Amino acid sequence: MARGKIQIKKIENQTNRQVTYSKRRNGLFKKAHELTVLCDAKVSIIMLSTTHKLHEFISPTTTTKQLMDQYQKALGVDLWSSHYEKMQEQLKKLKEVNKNLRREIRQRLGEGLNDLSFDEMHNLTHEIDESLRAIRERKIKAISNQIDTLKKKVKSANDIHRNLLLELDARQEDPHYGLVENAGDYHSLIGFPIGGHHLLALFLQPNQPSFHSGGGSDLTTFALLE
Amino acid sequence: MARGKIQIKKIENQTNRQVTYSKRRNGLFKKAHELTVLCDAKVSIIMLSTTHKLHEFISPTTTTKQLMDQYQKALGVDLWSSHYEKMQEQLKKLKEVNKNLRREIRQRLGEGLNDLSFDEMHNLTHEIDESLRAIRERKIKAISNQIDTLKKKVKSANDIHRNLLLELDARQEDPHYGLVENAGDYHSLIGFPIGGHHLLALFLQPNQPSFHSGGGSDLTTFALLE
DNA sequence: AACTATTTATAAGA
DNA sequence: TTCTTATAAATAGTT
Repeated sequence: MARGKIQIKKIENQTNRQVTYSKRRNGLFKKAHELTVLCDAKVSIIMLSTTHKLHEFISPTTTTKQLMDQYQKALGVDLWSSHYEKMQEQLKKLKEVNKNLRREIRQRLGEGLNDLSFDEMHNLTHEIDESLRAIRERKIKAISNQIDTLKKKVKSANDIHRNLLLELDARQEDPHYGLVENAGDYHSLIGFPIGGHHLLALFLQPNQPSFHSGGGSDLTTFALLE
Repeated sequence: MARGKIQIKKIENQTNRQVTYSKRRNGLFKKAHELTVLCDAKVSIIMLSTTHKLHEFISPTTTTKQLMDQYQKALGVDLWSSHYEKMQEQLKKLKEVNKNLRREIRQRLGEGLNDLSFDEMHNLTHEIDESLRAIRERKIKAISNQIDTLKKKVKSANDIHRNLLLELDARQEDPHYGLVENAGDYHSLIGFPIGGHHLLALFLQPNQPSFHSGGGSDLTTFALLE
């Protein structure tokens, strides 16, 4: 627009093009700034040159993000929807799974049974009975393990006791016999036999009535262990 | 820039401002277009007027989203990360919740009990027993409702039957007595009494042994209802 | 929306 | 890149 009119078509001379780009970019930004001030408008310009250099203008009264959000809102589109879609879908699936899990638990707790058929209720009770059986089995096993451990401790304690007696005898026969060094071990074990014995007795009892009454108190005595 | 220089400051006259906005916007877009062609650049302009009208220019060689993505990439920022963060968090929470729900169900099924203490196992059995009780109660109630319904139907059928007999008597006394019109109703109900009676008998039976054996077959007879 | 006097932008050259 | 400057283009104020 000066020193000769030009055609609006790509400038083939690379240097020339870059110069023009730079000049006109400044011109554009200046105009944008004037517009911002004169008309109290918000303007965002993003430019990418052939050399992949990026330049930006943004009205001082706003931010690029703000303007983009308004742009999307005004156009009723979400340019980033593709970014969200996967997440949204995942979220939806998880919520569904969550809902189902909660329902299952509620039903196992005996709530929300209204929409279950008789057959389903029947299966549910059956399943829960099975579960209860499994859990009780597991408890029994746990007790039995505990008992085995205690038995061993008792046996060990008895062994030590017996050794002490033997040593005592030996000392009575020979007053110069040395003192036993592992007496401390005995004391560290002495606390167990009573508890172990008690437990064993409990275990050998027949199943408590509560097993069938639904009271589920067949393990209250376990507090003795703690 | 013509007919007198102007100061670059907000135009207070609203009409004037809008006219200038329109004129200069066209000018800006024209310049942007020229730049696009002359320099083979990509330009995006988004403008928002004081009246909240939105205008956009985008180089024909690209799209707004494309350019925005390139903008973000070039600046090494993600303007929309804040949008994601919330979702990410929500997603994480849901996953955690689901994990816990699954664990609870597994434990109620008698699996994954290794990390439960005796007390916890005890509580679990107690809870499940309670649930079982609730579900059985619910089943009983459902049966009883069913029975009430059937009883009513039986009663209704009996009434109709009685009426038929009365009408028959009447006809025998008076052969000209008109035919009964609701005989069809009788047939539609005749199927029920047997089932109803059978059910009633089941209900009045004491609880089956399976109730305690864990077999959970105390409702197998319900198939008769379907 | 059109006109046009004037300002502003800028192409080409240095 | 920046400066210069002749000239094209944009536009403020008016109709």
